[in-house]
Amino acid sequence: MTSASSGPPAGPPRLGRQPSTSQAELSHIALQLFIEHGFDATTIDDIAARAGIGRRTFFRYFPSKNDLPWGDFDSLLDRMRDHLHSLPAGLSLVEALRAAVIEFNRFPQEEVPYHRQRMDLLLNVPTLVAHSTLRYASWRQVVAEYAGQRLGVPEDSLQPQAIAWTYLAVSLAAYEQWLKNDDADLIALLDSAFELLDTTFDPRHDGP
Amino acid sequence: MTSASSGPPAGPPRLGRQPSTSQAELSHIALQLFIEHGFDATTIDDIAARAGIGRRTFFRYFPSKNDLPWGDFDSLLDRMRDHLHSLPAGLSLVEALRAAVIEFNRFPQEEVPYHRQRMDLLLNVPTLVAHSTLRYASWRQVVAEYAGQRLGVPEDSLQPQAIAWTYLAVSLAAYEQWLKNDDADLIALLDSAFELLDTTFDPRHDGP
DNA sequence: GATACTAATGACACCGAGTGCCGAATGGAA
DNA sequence: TTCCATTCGGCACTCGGTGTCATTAGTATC
Repeated sequence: MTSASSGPPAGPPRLGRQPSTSQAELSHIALQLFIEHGFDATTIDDIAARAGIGRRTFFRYFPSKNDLPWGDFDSLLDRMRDHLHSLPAGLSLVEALRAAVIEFNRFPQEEVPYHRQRMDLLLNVPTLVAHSTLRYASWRQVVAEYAGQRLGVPEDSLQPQAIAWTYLAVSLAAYEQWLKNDDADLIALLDSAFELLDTTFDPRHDGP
Repeated sequence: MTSASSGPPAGPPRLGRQPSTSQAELSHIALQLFIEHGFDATTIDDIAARAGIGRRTFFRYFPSKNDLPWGDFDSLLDRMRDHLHSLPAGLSLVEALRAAVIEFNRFPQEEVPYHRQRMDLLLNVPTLVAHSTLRYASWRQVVAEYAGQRLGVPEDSLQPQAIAWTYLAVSLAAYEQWLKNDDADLIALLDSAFELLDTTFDPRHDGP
């Protein structure tokens, strides 16, 4: 629904009328409006008008207003899935996941401010906070798949699911800190969050 | 909004017109309808009609349709907060949290089927899955408060937040398993989920 | 018992998100 | 030019949620 990395697939030479806009463009326009006037104060009509399309047409590009800030998330997921499976077999499961999750959240310097604004919306606007849960589910699915495979157990059993949930949890905790501090480094925060996971639940470490 | 354990406060003798229903009653009626016809197929009008109140009146008892299955969650949170602070100081932080979370999810035998149906909706109906995130935030807040206190750091700093997120994550993983299996024991599942947390992130344990 | 006050109710109108339907517009292919 | 595929956009509708306000049902006061 949100996937398909752009660029013509070069297969069938394109039939029928051309689309008058794109997911990426709408997402971009909407993000601007959200930042300018707030998420709730921005209506679909506003976005459609700004994009020069009809309201009805908007819903052919995005299934809901809530999906706008996510843009094309599915292709990011594909990248993470690939990355996971390309990791050296020498890594333990937790090492592999840690590496992949950190890699997943690495963005080119110039995209960082953009990414920050998106995440600011996603983690602070209640409607979006709620809706994002559904996207996180796909993310967890990728992690659980890999964990299940590595552990040799069904991906929907307790351990892979718990692991997937936990990595999501830790990532979100790191993101929250990142957003609270203008010049914080996301990667460093993720790293120390994963570190905490080890020390906090290390049975040798018995207090406080 | 959803708090206040029932029973007349016995203070001022009650003034003005009597409420014609209650949160608990509406929640109960709604749950029945949700199970019978599905969440999405049940409209507010259906619920209001069944309860014999006007549509407008419904929204004076619940802020949204999504809040119906939660009933009075805030008073449960109060209980957990109290329970946490009444735990013996000898327990380590992780031990205390583990105990409190498990206690939080212990229900009287006769309420279990009811609780199961509620959780089934909350974890399977997309709208509710999304909305529930907002309730989980309050739950995490309780955990983070306690953790921050125990660790002597601000409750909104990385470690308490990561811990709160993690306990939520593990609990949800256990709940998912519980719902998948008609005769599973929630407490046992929670317990082994927490166990997994220890073993998975135990630095001594280096594979697979 | 009449009156004043308080609080809950419910009707009405309104908004915005999202959907089904269908004819019109726009492109490539034959 | 004709045919066909695909997108567009208008219209009407449903549903969740909110603001407003008169009405109803109680309690307290005189």
